[in-house]
Amino acid sequence: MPELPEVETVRRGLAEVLEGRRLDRVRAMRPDLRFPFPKDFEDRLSGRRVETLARRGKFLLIHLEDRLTLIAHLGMSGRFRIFKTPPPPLERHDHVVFEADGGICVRFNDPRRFGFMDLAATDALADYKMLKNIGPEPLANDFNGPVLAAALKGRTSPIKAALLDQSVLAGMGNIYVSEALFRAGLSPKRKSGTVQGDRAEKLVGAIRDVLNEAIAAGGSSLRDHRQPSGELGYFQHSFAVYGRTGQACPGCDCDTARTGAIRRITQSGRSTFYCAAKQR
DNA sequence: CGGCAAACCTGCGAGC
DNA sequence: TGCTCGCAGGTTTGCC
Repeated sequence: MPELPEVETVRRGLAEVLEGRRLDRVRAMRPDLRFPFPKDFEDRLSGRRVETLARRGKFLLIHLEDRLTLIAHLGMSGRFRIFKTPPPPLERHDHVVFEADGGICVRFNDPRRFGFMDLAATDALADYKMLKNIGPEPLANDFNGPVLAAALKGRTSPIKAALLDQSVLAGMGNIYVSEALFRAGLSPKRKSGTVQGDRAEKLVGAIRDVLNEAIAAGGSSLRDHRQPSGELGYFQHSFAVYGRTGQACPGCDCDTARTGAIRRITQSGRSTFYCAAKQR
C-alpha cells in the first residue's frame, strides 16, 4: 500500500497523539508479521515514553526514551488506527496494540502481513540493515537534479525500475513513479543513464511536486490506506495515469485514437501506466 | 551489475 | 451462490 506520502501521512497522524506520551502497554497478537517480532518486543516498549516520530523513505521511525527506536514498515496493506478509550473490539488482522496514557489506543492492522516491526538503538540506526543502503530523501533540501543524475549515470535499466529501487531514491513506489514520469514527460522505458541535465532537473521537480501534493491530500486511498484518524486520503482523484488504462491523459493534446491514450505495460513484474505520446 | 520470476499473505472484483 | 483467476500501494531471494 504505502509509499512515501502515505507513510508521511501516518507519521503525522501518529505524532499528533503519541509524541510525549508513555506507552503503558504494547501487545503483539501473533509471533510475526513478515518477520518474527524481536525478542522481548512487548517488554522493551511497554512503559517507555515516545519522544518523536520520524520517517526514512517508507520506514516509520518511532523514537522512544532511552535511545530506543521502533522501526515499522507498512508493507502493502499495513495501517495504523487511533482510538480513544474505550476502544472498539479487536478486528481481524489487528496484530499490534499500543495503549498509551491519556486514553489513547493505537492499533496496527495488516491483512497481508508484508509489514514488519523491529527495535534498534537510536544511535545505531545508520547501520540498520534495511536503512543503511537507502537512497536520498526526495523532499530533502539537498536533493536536486545533479544528485539524481549522478545516481542514474551509467545505469542501463529502465527509469521506472531505477526509481522503484530504494537505494537510488527513498520512498517512491508504483503509483508515484508512474505519476512523476508522466509529469516529467519521460517514458518509463527510457534508459536510466540518459536521464541527465535538464531531464533530471525536470524529473526531480515532478517527483517533489507529486509527493508534496499527495501528502497534502492525506495520501492515496485505493483500498487499504487510511489516515490514522480513519479518514481516507484523496490524492487518488488526482492521478493522471495510474490505473487509467485507455483513458485520455489530462492536459495532454495527444491523439487518443492514434496513441491509445494511457497504456498499461508490465515492467519487472509490475504495472506501469503512461502516455506514449507525451512521454519520451 | 542487470533483469526476471517467485516468494511471502490475504482480499477483492470480474467472469463464468 | 460459488468457483477460479488475476490483480494489488513492497521487498527479498535466487537464478541466469
